[in-house]
This record gives sequence, structure tokens and C-alpha cells, in this order.
Amino acid sequence: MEEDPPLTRRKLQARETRKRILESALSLFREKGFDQVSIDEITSTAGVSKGSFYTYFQTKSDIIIEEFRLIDYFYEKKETVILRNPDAASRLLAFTRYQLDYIHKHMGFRTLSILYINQMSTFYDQKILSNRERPLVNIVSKVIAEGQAAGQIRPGDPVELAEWMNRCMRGFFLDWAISKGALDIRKDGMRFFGEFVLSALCTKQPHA
Amino acid sequence: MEEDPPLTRRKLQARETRKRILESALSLFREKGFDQVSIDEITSTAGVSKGSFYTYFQTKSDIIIEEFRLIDYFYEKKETVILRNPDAASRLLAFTRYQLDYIHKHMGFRTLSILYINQMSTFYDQKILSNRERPLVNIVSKVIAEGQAAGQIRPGDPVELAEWMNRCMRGFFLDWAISKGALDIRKDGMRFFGEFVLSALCTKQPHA
DNA sequence: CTATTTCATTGACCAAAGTCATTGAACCTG
DNA sequence: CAGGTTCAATGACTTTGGTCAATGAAATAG
Repeated sequence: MEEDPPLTRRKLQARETRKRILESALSLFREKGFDQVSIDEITSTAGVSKGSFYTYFQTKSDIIIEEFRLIDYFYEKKETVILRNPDAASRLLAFTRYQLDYIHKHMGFRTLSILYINQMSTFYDQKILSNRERPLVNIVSKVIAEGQAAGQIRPGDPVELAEWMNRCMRGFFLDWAISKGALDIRKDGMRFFGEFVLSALCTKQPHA
Repeated sequence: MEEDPPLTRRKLQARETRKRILESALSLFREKGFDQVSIDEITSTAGVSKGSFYTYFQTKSDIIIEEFRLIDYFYEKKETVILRNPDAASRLLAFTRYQLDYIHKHMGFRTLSILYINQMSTFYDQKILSNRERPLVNIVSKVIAEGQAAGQIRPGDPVELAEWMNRCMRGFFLDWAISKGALDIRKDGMRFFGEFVLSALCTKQPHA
């Protein structure tokens, strides 16, 4: 996975510079909010020039992307707990609850907005969302595949079904971001998933 | 609906100014693309000052919002054709096909991106999307309600179900925007809707 | 050890979004 | 119609994101 790094003094210095920019930025964002922090402020706090910022990041919101990647570790960590549930439906419900809790606790709608805006604007993709390699897709498609074997989930390519499910949730997150957090991410999110999305996946309707 | 307008000469002049800005902007966007047009260019083409732009619009993308509203007329116009279909499922499929065709033909993913970005950024809402008064919701919830009466659609508040359905499609549009149009909006969109979203609405599973 | 190349770093510079005090014509009021 | 008020319109100004030619220390070659 990791390339062997010929760590010259220069490379070490570069890594350090990048780290200082990242940490100054995150600290300032937490303190004053994304929009209230300019790139000049970030770089002067970090003690580097403005040009250096652009050596390591394409744009201010790339910093947010960096943070966002952490959610994937969280998913991986939760996999075993999720699999402790007896059937596919309750596993997917558990997965979604963890997801909503994490986003509620560690991100907020403003961060999510920045993420989506970044992904729609940037052309040098960084395909963060909708990347089939993510745990988000792996875990869900695994649960779906097992559920199909047990006759609990409708037939179809598990990876495609996982993407469709996640896509629906992205629709919810988008609505949440547009509503400026007026939706209750956990309550409304669980209701949308449990009452609606899940029934597109299960062979037996919970309703009816 | 309409307030009686005391059309003084001043108001007429103001309306004219606004219209000139709008038309210059749209014409320039079509010619060169949204990102390639500056506000200075818009106002100098319109023959007004920069300050005037901000009298009538909050930001450049507000112009796009203005255009976007037209889709609601389109929906209204298509209502009767949609209702000619025999059952709820085929009505919703027809609705979605019209929607995808319209967006394919008249908008494109770049415009949609601008719309979503605008809606996530602006705070003086303009709740364009997820507004329960839109034909988008009216037509769909009407079809759903009738479908429920005929036993074709699962029980539940028709307006809520309509919002959930539209939310899923917004998830698709978001994915489409993020993929920079790599998804085939009509083929992939119909497949996602017909194979997945619709089965969350129907009492009888098309699959299984 | 010297010459040459690489590349992280710099900050002046540019472009464009967005602000706001000022202006004066149009509007109201008595 | 005179005096006062409103408000559309202005454009100079500020802010900020983003660029890029120049620099020089570190790496490498000879």
C-alpha cells in the first residue's frame, strides 16, 4: 500500500510545512468557522507564505476533505458491531444509525455543504464520495450480499444496490444541508431510511 | 396571489433595469458559460453599474435560480399527459422520464451544480428545492394518493412519500453533478428510479 | 569538492466578488 | 408648487481567492 519513501531532509521539511498549514487551518475553522477564515490568515498563522498553501491544497475546502476521510476509519471500526445484528435489515439500520450519529457529532451540515460544494466544483477529482472502494460501499454491499443469501434482500448486484442505498442517503444529506440543519438528522434520517429506503431493499415489506 | 402593483415611473424603470441585467447575464452565460462571465461583464453589457446588480440579486448564481423556476411550468404542463397512464407506477415512471429529459435538455449538470451550491450557500432562502408548494410535490403526491386508493401504493402521508421520492432523485442528481455528467442521466436515472425508488413506493414488488 | 539540477518557498501581482457612502431624480405631502 | 423624503443607481474601494516568475537551499552528478 505505502510507497517506500526516500525521506530526504527536503521531503521531511515539506511534510512539516503541509502539516502546519493543515493544523492552523483546522484550528482556525473550529474557532471562527470556515467562511470567517481567509487563506492569508491560515498561512500567516502557520508562518508560511500564501504560495505554499497552493503547493499542498487546491482550494480552501480541500482541508475539509482531509478531515472527511476520517469517517472511513469510523466505518471500518464499526463493521464487527454492525455484523452482530441478526438479519440484514437490522444491520443496515444499525449502519445508518452510526452514520447519522457520526455526521451529527463530528461534522454538521455546514461541513457537509462544503464537502458537496467542493466535490461539485473541483475538477482534479479526488473522488471522495461515490468511490466504490470506500468502506461505506464495502460494508453495505457485504451485508446486502449476505442478506440475499438468506432471502432477506431482493436480488440484484450487491454493489449497485449499496450505491443506490447510499445515494438515497446523500439525497437526505443534501436536503439537510439545504435546509441549514432544519431537519433533525437522526430522527428524520432514521425515519426516511427505515420507512422508505429500506423497503426498496427488503423482499418483505415492513409496511403493508 | 399577485399584489396590486402601484406602478410608478420609478418602479417601471427599476423593473426594466432588473430585466436588462437578467437578460444580459443569461445571454452571456449561454455564450461563454457561467464561470467565464464576471459580474462586471454582465453589468457593462447591460449598461448599468455594478452596484445595480446587487440591488436585484444576491449573487451571480441567483440568475440561474431565476431560470430554474421555469421547470415548474413544465411540470404543470405535463400533468395531464402523465395522468393518462393507467396506474400509479406507470404515472410515476412517466413523470420521472419527463423530469430527466427536461434536465438533460434544458439544464445540464453544470447548471444543476450551480443551483445546489447556491441553495446550500445562500442564507436568505429562496427555498426553491424542497418547497412543498411546488408542482413537483403536488403532482407526485396526487398520483400517490390516487395510487393508494387503488391499492397500488403503500400507505402513508402522500406528501411525505412524494418528498421522499423526490429526495432520492435529488441524490441521483447530486451524484450526477459530482461525476461531472459521467452518469447517463436518462438511462441510469430511469434505472435507479424504476428498479429501486419505485419499489419503496409500490405494494407489490416488481422484482422478487 | 564543484557544477548542475531539482523543487519547496516566496510574495508581489491580478481578477473578480462584494460593500457602501453619495447622488439626484422621482415621489409624496401639505 | 415648494420642501422634504425615498430609493434606484453609481463607482470607487476593500477583501480575498488564486497565479507565477524568481529564489536559493538541498539533492545529485561528475
